[in-house]
Amino acid sequence: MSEAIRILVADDHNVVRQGLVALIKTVPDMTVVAEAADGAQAVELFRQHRPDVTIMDLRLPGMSGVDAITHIRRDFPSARILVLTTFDGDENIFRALQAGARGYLLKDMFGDELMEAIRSVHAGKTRIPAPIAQRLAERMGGPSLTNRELDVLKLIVAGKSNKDIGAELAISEATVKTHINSILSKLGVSDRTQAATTALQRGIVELPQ
Amino acid sequence: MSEAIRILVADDHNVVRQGLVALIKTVPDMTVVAEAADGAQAVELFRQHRPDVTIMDLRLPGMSGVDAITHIRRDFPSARILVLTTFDGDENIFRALQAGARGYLLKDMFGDELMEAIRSVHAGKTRIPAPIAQRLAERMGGPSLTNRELDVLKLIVAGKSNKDIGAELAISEATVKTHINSILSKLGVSDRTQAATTALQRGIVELPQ
DNA sequence: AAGGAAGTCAACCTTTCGGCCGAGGCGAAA
DNA sequence: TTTCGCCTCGGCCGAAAGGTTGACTTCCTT
Repeated sequence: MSEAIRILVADDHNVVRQGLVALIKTVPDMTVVAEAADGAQAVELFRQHRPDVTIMDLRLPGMSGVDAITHIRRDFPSARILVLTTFDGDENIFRALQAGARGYLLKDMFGDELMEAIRSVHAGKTRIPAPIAQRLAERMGGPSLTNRELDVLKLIVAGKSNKDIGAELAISEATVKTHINSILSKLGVSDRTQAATTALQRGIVELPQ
Repeated sequence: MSEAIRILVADDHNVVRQGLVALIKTVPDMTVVAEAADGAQAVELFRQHRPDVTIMDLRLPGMSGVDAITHIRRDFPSARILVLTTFDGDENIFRALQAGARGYLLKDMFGDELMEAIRSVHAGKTRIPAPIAQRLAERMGGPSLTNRELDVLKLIVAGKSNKDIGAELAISEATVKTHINSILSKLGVSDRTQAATTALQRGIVELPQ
């Protein structure tokens, strides 16, 4: 029999992470070599331990999960990272895979499915459940927002008026309206409130706190 | 030594719930007697097993965690329920404690803190961390929305226009505007988009899916 | 060099929204 | 019974938002 799969677990919810570790401990051929509670720690601990597989939540304080994946994969292109999160917004899925994640799992899956996914990723395969792949496909077709449009969208979600947005971004209100027009048509909605809620649903922006 | 504390765990995220169970298994004087993946199941399993302490997430499919708590406490007023969730919106905290929860913990707490909280609740005490109590106090001061205002607020979050809301609730657009006026002043915001985002932040309404 | 995407701004117009007023009905509580 | 909160509706008004079209600049890619 080969050696145990060495695992790094990154999740900011301590009790969840500890539970995950306890669950993995029940499997003979897997070992948790380190636990991270935020993104920076995940990067540092990966560097120290070079785990075979990294299980990473996307919502991490400080450096986000996506940023952590990017950093790790930049230094260690062969890193095998498995995203385990509750968010299934297409934007989150896209960014995580874009950053180099090898799998994207939701936390409603069962423990044995997780173990199977860990083995798959360890073996060099990718692991993306059909419903997740479906959402990814949907996002592929649609247009993507420009950086400036994202700036405006964030301020819309923050509840700012067009005038406020213009002041904050140092552009005229006319320009703000132009961007909002693009945003509405790209998101397929007809007003700013719909833009805000669908952006939150799709994981394009996050709600503060 | 007294008998082990008998625990029911209700959480729809299977891998998280199983992890939690694995974590509790490492403690000698606690036993998980049942696991529920949704609210109705939690109620049914409580009835069957009468656990000493119930650990419940608030976001459950079908019957919500709050509804499950209400049902359980109606039939078993002495039930000791500990909410373990990620949401710290004041409205969620309020509703859970209103429904009869004895404690409200966030998932970023550590395993040993959870065990201590379980013992506290089992001993008949309540367990509400200071930051949580703080949020609860904030909500206490403010005015609360009426049922009708909640109806309107949900449709605002759904991205409906005043005209659509009127049609859906079978009231005139003028009435809708009256309700929205109340909502804006009660939430302390100045437009519908802010109303939507702050309602989501505070846990007054949920984002579909 | 030419093309396209992105960002900027302006003018115009219609619709919607939000603020502010008043008012009636209805049911529960004092 | 009277009072109060909730729900209902109307009108008026100004402000904000959204639709449309066109134009100019920069930068990147072809």
